[in-house]
Order: sequence, then C-alpha cells, then structure tokens
Amino acid sequence: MRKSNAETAETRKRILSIASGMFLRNGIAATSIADVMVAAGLTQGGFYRHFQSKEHLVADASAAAFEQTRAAFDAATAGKPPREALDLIVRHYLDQHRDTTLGNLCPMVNLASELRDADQQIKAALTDGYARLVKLLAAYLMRLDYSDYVGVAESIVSVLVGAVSVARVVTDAALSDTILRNAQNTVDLILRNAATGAGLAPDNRAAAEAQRRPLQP
Amino acid sequence: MRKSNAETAETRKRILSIASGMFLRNGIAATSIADVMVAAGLTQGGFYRHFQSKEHLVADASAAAFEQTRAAFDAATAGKPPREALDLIVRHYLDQHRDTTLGNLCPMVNLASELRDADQQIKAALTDGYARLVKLLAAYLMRLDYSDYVGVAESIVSVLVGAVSVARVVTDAALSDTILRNAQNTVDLILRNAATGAGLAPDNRAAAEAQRRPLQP
DNA sequence: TGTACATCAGTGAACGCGCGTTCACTGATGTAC
DNA sequence: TGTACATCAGTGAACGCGCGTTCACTGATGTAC
Repeated sequence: MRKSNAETAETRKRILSIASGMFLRNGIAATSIADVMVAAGLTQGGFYRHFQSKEHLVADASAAAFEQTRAAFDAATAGKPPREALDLIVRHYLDQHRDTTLGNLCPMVNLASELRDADQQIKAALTDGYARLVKLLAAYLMRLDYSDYVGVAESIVSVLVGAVSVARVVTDAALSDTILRNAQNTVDLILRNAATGAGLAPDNRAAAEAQRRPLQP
Repeated sequence: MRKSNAETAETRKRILSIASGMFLRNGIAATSIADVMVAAGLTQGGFYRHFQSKEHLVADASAAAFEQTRAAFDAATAGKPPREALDLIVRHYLDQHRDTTLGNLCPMVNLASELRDADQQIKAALTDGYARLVKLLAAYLMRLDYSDYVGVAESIVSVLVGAVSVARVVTDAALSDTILRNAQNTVDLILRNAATGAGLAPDNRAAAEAQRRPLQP
C-alpha cells in the first residue's frame, strides 16, 4: 500500500492542515492523534510515517496556523493604502471571536496558555510567527511615518490578543462584543496619538518622548 | 480519622489555594488531582470529601485566583491617588511574567486558552472575576473623570492580558521585555488621550467622540 | 525498457501509562439522649 | 456531663478509560541493474 512520493507529501500537508484547524478550534489536549487521522481519512497508526510525535505536529501546526493568518491578512490588504490595510487587519483579527474559519484563527490567542510550558521548538515556532505578524503591521505603520513603528505594531497586537482572549472566555455575549469594540477603539486611539516622525503636533511631543523610552530602564 | 469541622474547612481552603497556584503556574491539564493532594499533604482519595470533581475544583480555584489578584491590587492601591494606583496595578500586572507569586498571577492570562471550551460554571467564574477586576480599575478612572471609564478599563485590561500572554510564550527574553514595556506605554497613551468628561482639550474632542461610539453599530 | 529487490505508506491491534474516580475500611468527631 | 451511635475525613488500592506510541504485516512504489 505504499503511496507515491507526491501523494505522501500531500497527505502530510493534509494532516497538518486538519490538525492545525482542530488544535485552534478545540485545543491541543482535547485533540487526539486518532481524531486528527480519522478526520484525514486515515488510521492512527499511519501518523508516525509523517510526524515524529504529537509535539512535532503541534510545532508544525502552530507555524502553519500563524503563516495562514499572516498570509490571509497579507492577501486581503495587498495594494491597499496603509491606514485602510491596518483597519482591515484589526477588524479581521477581532472577528476571530465569531468567525472561526481556519484562516482567521491566531495561535497566539487560541493556544497561548496551553503552550506556556511547551517545548522550546514549539515556542520558537510561535515566536517566529508572532514576529512575522508584527512585521506585517510594522511595514504599514512605517509607511504612515510612525517613529517607533515596531513598538506600535507590538502594542496593537497586544490589544488584539488580549481582547480576543478575554472575549472568548467570557460567558456574556454582550460583554464580549463590548470588549471587542473597545479594542477597536483602543487601536484607533493608538494610531491617532502615537508619535509620528514628521509633522508632530505640539500636543504629541510628550507622547513621542514617552514612546521613545530607552530599552534598558 | 474524622477531622473537626474547623479543620475540615481549613483543609478545603488549603487544597483550593494550592490547586490555584499549581493551575496558574503549570496549567490545568498538567496538574493532576494526585499532585494537588500530595502537595497538600494528603492522599488523592481524600479529594472527593472536599470537591465533587476536578471541574468543580477548577471553577473554585479560578474564582479564588481572580479574587486574590483583585484583592492584592486593592490592598496595594488603597488610599493612593487614582493615577498612581492605576500605575501600580499596571506595573504589578505586567510583572506576572517575572514574578510568579500566586497573588500576582491572573487566570485570564494563565488559563484563558485552556478554558476556552470549559464548563459554563467555570467560565462564569472567570467572567465574574474579570468584571470585578474591570470594576476596580473603572473606579479609579471614574475619579479621574474619564467619560467612558468602564470602556477605558476594559481596554487597559485587554492590553495587559494580551501583552503578558504574548510575553509568556515568546522564547526571546529581550522581546518579552520590549512587549511588556510597549504595553505600559500603550496604557499611558490611553490614559493621556482617552476622553475625559470635564476639561476636554480641543485636540481630544475627536478622540472623545470616537470613544463614545454607540453600543450597537 | 524490463526485472528483482528494497522501501515504506498505511492498517489495525496491542501496549503501557497516567489520570479521574470509586470503594471498603479506619477511627476520631459530632450528636442525640 | 456522660454514653452510644452515626457520621465522615482521610487512606491506599483498584478500576476503567483514553491517549500516545509501537509493531507485525501488506502490497504498491521506488530504484538499481
């Protein structure tokens, strides 16, 4: 029953994609290897022809999920003016709470606390994915002339991750909505008031200084 | 070997407190009933004299952890002027990343993704704890005359939760530090620029309007 | 191009382990008189 | 206050289950000649 090399590669990809979605939607501990393999139309024994262990799968699936999120944002915003692009990303990110499509689920929100004590390998994948996401935002912010564009990007991501995390755990749907709306307002406020390199309004000078705090306090 | 009623109540409290700390520090799935009971100086069989199930323990422990976080903030800030109190809370919250004392660990950060699909009972405990934390912040913000003080409090909590979540998962210590510093700056920026009811600087009028977006969009 | 052997994707059962939970039992505490 | 019985906190072993992983096996694919 050996499969051709092309088929094998595709099977691996299929397992990875299915696992990624199941991990994000249901959590890692709640998703067994057998669950994944059955969903992929295979039996659990075959898993180890493609991955060394569940941990390796988690690492690869996290990276894939991050890449998918990033790529979706990238595709949706390519060619758009930067401010509009940022708005789109923010809105899509906050939509995770309702729309649980694979492409719209970020591992940072959905797996963070479950992966807090995970392998270095797994955390490295998350770190890398996070850095890429920040980079994507930072590129737009740079074009909008923010002086500390990476810092602003990181701040925005913190707001997004925090809001969605909280919204997902809270039982009251109205409260979740409010939290997500407040997050959107906060991002707007950051974008309006963070320091830009050129054309600093006098009122923003102090904010600009604060934003530029030295790295070692 | 029956224990007196007073002793029994204290044993229950001890189990709860130990479990709370272990859940926050190591995660729920990684903490077994036996682990908790041994740490409490008992054997696992005795657990069920105090709690109906692990899920009940998780719900109670989450509530206890939230209450401890809130009480610690409350105690540390009582009597301080509101702006200073807010700064203290923010700094303490962000310190979770380094200082993993029980009183300094928030369930929202440390358990959120693990509890995403938990019992209604458990999520209700988290929702309640979150609401109390927001209320604490909102009380100070109200005294500082912010018009949407609850919204601003929720925004600040989102920033804090997000930043600590990300910082905990990222492998690069320097990156973690930067993220936490950016979060502090973001909170400062929010506090500087969110709309206040009285004495609105002309430059903040637009921000004030944006902040007051109607609840139903 | 064809042949012969090695490889290996996938199967399905089994293994071993840890975990939540149960249970019979013990003996000190609580309580009713 | 004292007595007699019921209660129940805590023990330690056992149960049952699900899970990650292993394994012997099958037969199609890859490869060396």
